[in-house]
Amino acid sequence: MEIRERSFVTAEEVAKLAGVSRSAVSRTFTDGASVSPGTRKKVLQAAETLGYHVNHLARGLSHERSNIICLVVSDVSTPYQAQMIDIVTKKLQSVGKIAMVINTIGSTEEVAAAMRQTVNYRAEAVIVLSGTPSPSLIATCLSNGQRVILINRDDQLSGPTNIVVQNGQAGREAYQLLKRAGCARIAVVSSTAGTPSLMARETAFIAAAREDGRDTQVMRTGPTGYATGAEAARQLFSRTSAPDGIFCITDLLAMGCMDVARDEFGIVVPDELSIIGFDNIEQASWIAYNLTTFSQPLGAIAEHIASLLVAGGSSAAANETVSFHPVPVWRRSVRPRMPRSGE
Amino acid sequence: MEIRERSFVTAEEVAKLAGVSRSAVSRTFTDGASVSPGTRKKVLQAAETLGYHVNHLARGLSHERSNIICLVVSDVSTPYQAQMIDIVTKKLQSVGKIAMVINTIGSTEEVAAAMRQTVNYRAEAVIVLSGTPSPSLIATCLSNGQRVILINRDDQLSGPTNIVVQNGQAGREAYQLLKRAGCARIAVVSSTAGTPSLMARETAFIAAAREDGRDTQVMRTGPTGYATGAEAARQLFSRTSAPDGIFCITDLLAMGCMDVARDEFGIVVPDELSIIGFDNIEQASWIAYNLTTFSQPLGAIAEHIASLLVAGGSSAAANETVSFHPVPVWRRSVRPRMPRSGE
DNA sequence: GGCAAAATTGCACGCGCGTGCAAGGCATCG
DNA sequence: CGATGCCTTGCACGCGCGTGCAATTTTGCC
Repeated sequence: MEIRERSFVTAEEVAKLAGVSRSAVSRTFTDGASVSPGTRKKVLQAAETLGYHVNHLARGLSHERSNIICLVVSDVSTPYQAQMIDIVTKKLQSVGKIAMVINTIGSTEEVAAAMRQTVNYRAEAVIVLSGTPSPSLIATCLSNGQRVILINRDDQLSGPTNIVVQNGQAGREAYQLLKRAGCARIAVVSSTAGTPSLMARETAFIAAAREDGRDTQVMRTGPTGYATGAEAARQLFSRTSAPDGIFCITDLLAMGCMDVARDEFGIVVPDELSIIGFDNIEQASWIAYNLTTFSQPLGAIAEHIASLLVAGGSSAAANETVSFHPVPVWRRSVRPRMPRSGE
Repeated sequence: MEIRERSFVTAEEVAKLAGVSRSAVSRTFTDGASVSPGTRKKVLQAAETLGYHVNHLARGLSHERSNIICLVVSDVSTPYQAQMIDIVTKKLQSVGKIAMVINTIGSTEEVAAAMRQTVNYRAEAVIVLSGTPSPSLIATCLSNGQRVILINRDDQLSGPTNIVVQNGQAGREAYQLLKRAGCARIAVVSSTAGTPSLMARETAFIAAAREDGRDTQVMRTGPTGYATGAEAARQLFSRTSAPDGIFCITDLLAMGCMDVARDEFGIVVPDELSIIGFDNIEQASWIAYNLTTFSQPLGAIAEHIASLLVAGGSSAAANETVSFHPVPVWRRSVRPRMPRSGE
């Protein structure tokens, strides 16, 4: 296997070696094309010895299908996002697509430039996992005839397919869990991010509490992460009426919250404090946390994405919204049902 | 902004609207080409109203530079890998490249198929963050004239650029840290993964201990993750001589280890057990762990990768190995220097 | 064996773009 | 004013591939 300085093998060279026309080579590597078994074999062998690989750039040039799927992401290092990327990229590969990742960080201009790449490479579809790109940027993709799939966003755009999880339902369920645990002083730890899906969890939780005649303290001290949860706990437990039941709209928030409650205030979980998270990231199952939380059905979501892509861009499916149920994951951060106050 | 069903705007259409030749359009969007300010302006305006975007597929077809960089990754959901992906993708974007991610999971065949994509899309370079693809697959990329950058691997291949961190040095340093903390019964928690960089940490640590006249217990009960660390701790602390100083070759291992030691054996860190990790993942700074560890200079590594890529494929730089120093990060999981045994 | 139908093959074109080359326009200088 | 040089522009070609169309070969059938 000699190392040649100059680039790649072309179909022409393979054809010459195999003693056939270049069309034959092309057809050999095209599904559903008509080649006799004989030439096919000759071509494959020549390709093997030469180290030929079809140039997908050239193929996509005329054939419209680049097979490239753009993943628009932010906070890649976050456990939830990382898991999402992991699952989606695997799934895409298994159906013969390939993922390009666009990391939407930085100024609005940078994000716009990054989003432009999406159409520069004629991506078959754009999957938006990030809240960052503005609706107008997404509209740009749409107006270029690209397929857009929005995950857990809430833009009221016509065109993209929306995939959401029932955040509201989970928020209400979280309240019921805390109520059954006998919690009397309820709080919700949210963030200043203000993503629709995050807001839905928060507001549904608060609404459920209000309907039940209870007030809820709300903390919103920063972005959605461990540090914000920690800060929220510091403020919550410095007050006179510290909560005994907290719903954190994210696992990371819950973990920051728990750590501070335990380490800085000596609070015992779940005896003195029940706490619920959201996302079921891997750390939630760690012994130190053992966090009761809600699991997003990432596998099913990825499956659905794949089915959308292989089905092709039939306009029938466009502009539809599919929603999935987050399922509660029981662990030990919520006190078992307490019949103490004969309520 | 009307939604047109049919695909994308071409340079030809822009040219017609602007009243210039297609070449002028092309030159307008090509750096260093010669266009008069007048035509440039006309072209830009026409492009704007039409929503024109250069087709990078076609551009890369002739120009050899696809601007695509393939990231070969496994265990994407792991904090270390996720952080790496985050930093690298950002850096690539900032120098005008774009990342394709290849998730090397599954059977050898699947991995091979995924790696083939690398050359199918004529990637400018392949960055391997994963231990999975065999050297022969990497050789395939090389023989196709692709640039390959190996991170923390140890394949003895001529051709790729290697980027490594001084794992051995860190391993020795870890031993010194534990020794100074007054640890007497030393253990190292490793994994069955057997990656060169992981092995280097382990063996250097053991060697340093041996040179100092000390024996080391070694645990290798599974892959590199939390569960393996937990299992290792269960075995270590069930024995008659439980360790009082542990070096875990990965932060995740250390966290599993700590949690089990504390929760199942009531051991107090760092009073009764000093523990050191490696990678400095975000969780290491969490209150529950406060883990002393080693930080890989990810920023510098990404910077170096970028510099390699923009410098172009000058053969001078090929087949070189660059190494970075992991720096110790002091936290509270190691007992402060104890002068108790007047050693 | 002869003929029609089916399968295979080669040719040529187009996908969208970058760029060398030559022609034309303009300014600068003698 | 004329000559010389530079800047700009258009033309045409090639990048590697898929594919319709027509020519050719093979197959199937009587």
